[in-house]
Amino acid sequence: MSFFMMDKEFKDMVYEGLSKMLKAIANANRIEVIEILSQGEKSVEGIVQATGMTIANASQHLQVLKNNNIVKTRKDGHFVYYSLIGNEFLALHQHITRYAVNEIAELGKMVNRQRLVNDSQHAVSFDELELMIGEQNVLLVDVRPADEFASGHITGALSIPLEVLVTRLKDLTNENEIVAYCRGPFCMLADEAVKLLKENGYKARRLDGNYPEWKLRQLQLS
Amino acid sequence: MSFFMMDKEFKDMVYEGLSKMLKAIANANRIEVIEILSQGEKSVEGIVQATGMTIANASQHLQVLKNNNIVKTRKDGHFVYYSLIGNEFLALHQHITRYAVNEIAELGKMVNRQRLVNDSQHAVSFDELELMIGEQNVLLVDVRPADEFASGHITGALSIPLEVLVTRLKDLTNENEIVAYCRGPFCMLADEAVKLLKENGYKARRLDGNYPEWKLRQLQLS
DNA sequence: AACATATTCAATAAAAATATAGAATAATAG
DNA sequence: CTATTATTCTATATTTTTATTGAATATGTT
Repeated sequence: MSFFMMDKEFKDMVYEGLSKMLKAIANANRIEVIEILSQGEKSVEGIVQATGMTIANASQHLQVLKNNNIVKTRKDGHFVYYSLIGNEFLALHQHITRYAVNEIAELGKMVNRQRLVNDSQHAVSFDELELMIGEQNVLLVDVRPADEFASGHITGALSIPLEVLVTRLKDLTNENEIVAYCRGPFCMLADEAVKLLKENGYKARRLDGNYPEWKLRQLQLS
Repeated sequence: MSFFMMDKEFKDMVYEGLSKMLKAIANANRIEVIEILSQGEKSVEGIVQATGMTIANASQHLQVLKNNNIVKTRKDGHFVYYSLIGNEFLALHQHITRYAVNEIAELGKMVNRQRLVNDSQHAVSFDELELMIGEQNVLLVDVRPADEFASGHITGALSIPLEVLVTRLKDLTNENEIVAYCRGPFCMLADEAVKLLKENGYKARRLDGNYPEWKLRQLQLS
């Protein structure tokens, strides 16, 4: 007995706690919500629109995330706004998705196949981007919806949501290379944008990274 | 239709894949197995002994981990030996546990309370340890069971499993400070050892880290 | 070849997670 | 104060996960 017994009980409690936290993020709907919230805060209504879930179901999943300290809420008038609890969690989430894409063959293949279809294999790294910005021969385009751009974006980027890109083509110059970026590692908006741009004679590449990564990187730098 | 539809389906598939992987590690029994395997490979029998699970249940959980590319197997005679699939996963697992202890109040409190009980708050960092080793005024003790020591340990450490520490006290000199280490962040063996040593008039502290972390650190250095 | 041992498989019962629909709550506007 | 709107809560049916039991498989021993 004495301390071995206690140790056993303690360990069980700790493992229960850990698995409880992991269960909270081990659900496709909730992962989608987390991806959305990694762009910035959103109301329940906003999440429902972005995901297509029923409102009660979305609310229920948000409660699970809240009870497990993954998201926090802010109330304003009729609306309750949800956001990720902090950057520590965002960093963990990024690690999980990076691991999944790199190490789980099934998932990596899926993402690569999609990227091949979109014809934008040769992505630009953050370091390259900074060089290109220094030489001023790049046009950085944020192709996410306007509200996501509004709640945070890479400095110097131009907001052209994918839906309106076709109609805005005439405003773009042919001289500089265009670099498009969007959301998390599974977001294909930038790839679609690159495809469209290339078809119209522009020089375009995807950014190998996304807004949440950029945000974390800036925090680490400053 | 066109690409927005496809995007939606693609995303759903990716989120399903991610949640499938997370479900595999979102279970207290399987987390315990992962913790054990982060020390080195073990047979099914060995895992059963370490956890107290029934053999069929352990086997079933191991299948789940195997089907999700978290562990791999090696067959030798009657026995099937399980081990973690690679260091990428180990690093992710460490990130998850570190996050949980630091960011989930409930879990952090639990671990700290236990550490307080064990009277070994002032842990030695890896950097401190390297300094102390350089000055040769430290005795590094691995208090895990002998077989775990055998399958890998910090260079220069002495193996004294906690169970036999009382009987080996007479062999230890009083001159140097003793630093004890054990397994993952939830392992309290080192804390128990420090408590016991202090009660017997030795100068002793716990290492703020453990064998799996050391292994990863060495891999990153070399 | 017959047997013993370690592990996995298959079937089942129990427990937990999920989605849905409708009621309840809380905040605001008129 | 009442009506409206956004969100959460409650109850329920469905699906998924888990533990247990005993049978099946595979490997090595005599």
